[in-house]
Amino acid sequence: MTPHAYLVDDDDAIRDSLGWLLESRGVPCLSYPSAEDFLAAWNTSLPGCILLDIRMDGMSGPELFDLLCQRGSTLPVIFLTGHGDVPMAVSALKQGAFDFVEKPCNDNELVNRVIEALQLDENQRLAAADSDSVNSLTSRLTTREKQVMDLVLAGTLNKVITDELQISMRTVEVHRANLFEKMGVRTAVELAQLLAGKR
Amino acid sequence: MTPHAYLVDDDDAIRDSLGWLLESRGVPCLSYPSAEDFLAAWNTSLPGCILLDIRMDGMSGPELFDLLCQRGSTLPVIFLTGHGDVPMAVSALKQGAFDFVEKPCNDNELVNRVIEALQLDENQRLAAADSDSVNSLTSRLTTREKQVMDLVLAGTLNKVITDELQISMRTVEVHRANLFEKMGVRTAVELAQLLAGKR
DNA sequence: ACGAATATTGTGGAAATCCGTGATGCGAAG
DNA sequence: CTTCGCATCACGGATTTCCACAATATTCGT
Repeated sequence: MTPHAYLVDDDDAIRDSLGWLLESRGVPCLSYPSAEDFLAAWNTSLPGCILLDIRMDGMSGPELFDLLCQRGSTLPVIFLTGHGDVPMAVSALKQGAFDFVEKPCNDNELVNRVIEALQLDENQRLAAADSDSVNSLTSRLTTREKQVMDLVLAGTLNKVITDELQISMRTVEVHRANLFEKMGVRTAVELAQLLAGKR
Repeated sequence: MTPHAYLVDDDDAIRDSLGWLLESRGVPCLSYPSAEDFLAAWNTSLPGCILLDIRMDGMSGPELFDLLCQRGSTLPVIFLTGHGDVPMAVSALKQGAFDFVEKPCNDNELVNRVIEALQLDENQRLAAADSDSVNSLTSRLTTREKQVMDLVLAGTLNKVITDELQISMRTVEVHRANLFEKMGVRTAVELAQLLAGKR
């Protein structure tokens, strides 16, 4: 799936005009006439960003935003509104909305915001992919290997690990070598770098 | 210096009432009748948070905020305004303001925000102190030691470092031991953990 | 010019790690 | 019941790291 701008607005005219504007600038769009419609089509792997109207029949923009956040969405959200007030904008941004713009707005700026949002989403997905790849590596470790890894990561000498886990030197070495193999590293330092920050 | 809420507002009545409110809740306050006054008193090590009016004679709240950011301030800023509009709030928050509230506002909520902001500042300062202590350690390393450290951190074996830096095995060992000593670690893994994320 | 800090190297030994080969016991899956 | 993955361990040797003792060269500031 290529990244899209997802337009969620119950006003046909707005969806059409925004869609045309964005498409004309090379940003693929998909339109949804209600929060419910978008929610039905949504899943965590959908890349892109959302242009979300505040006032809509049925579920409101902020309600959809909350729901998506709860369900683990990281999709950047640009709120669009004709009747926004300051507390609403503040609360949306503090909850992590990407932007909050009042209609009518400058077309150029809006497109720029959308492009920034798409860029942000891509970066987030790349970072998440890194993190996932690390997790998928660690998930292949056996219990013992994880225990040994933790101690190795703490800078513990093998001889101490021996005492700690009550197993022989050789066994520690075997686990160590196996987990290095599985994690795709050659030294303990590389392992530490690989897991720096994560976990 | 203990953390304070710094009230920057050109309205005497507001400063007094806010000051009284916060002091009564155990939050120490200092008042400044203008952005310029605060700026004159400010330095990076001032802990706390700022309650900043938007409209003031002379330098405006946002102008002061920009200036402080430029000068490396990390002080959380809570904007206060009687005449805020949405774009102003959005721009302030996107630039990193902690909050943006309209006057008049709920006293309890405001105090809570101030306390959150103070907490944030403290956390930021603790994190910065960690980072500083690491930097002060690395700054004591000689050029050679830093070079060796970089290679050690890359998981390079001493024998390879020998080739890389065109120096003997023994010299590498000496530098390695010296930098471990200076960094206060016993193993390469500990060093990697210490510098995890930083630098 | 002199001393301090830094960079460099050697010898030689102790300690720790790395690794191949081979083997046993156990529990889960087939 | 048999196979397979996992954990366990031993022997023995290669490699690497760690360290004390000792020494020379370079640079830099007083």
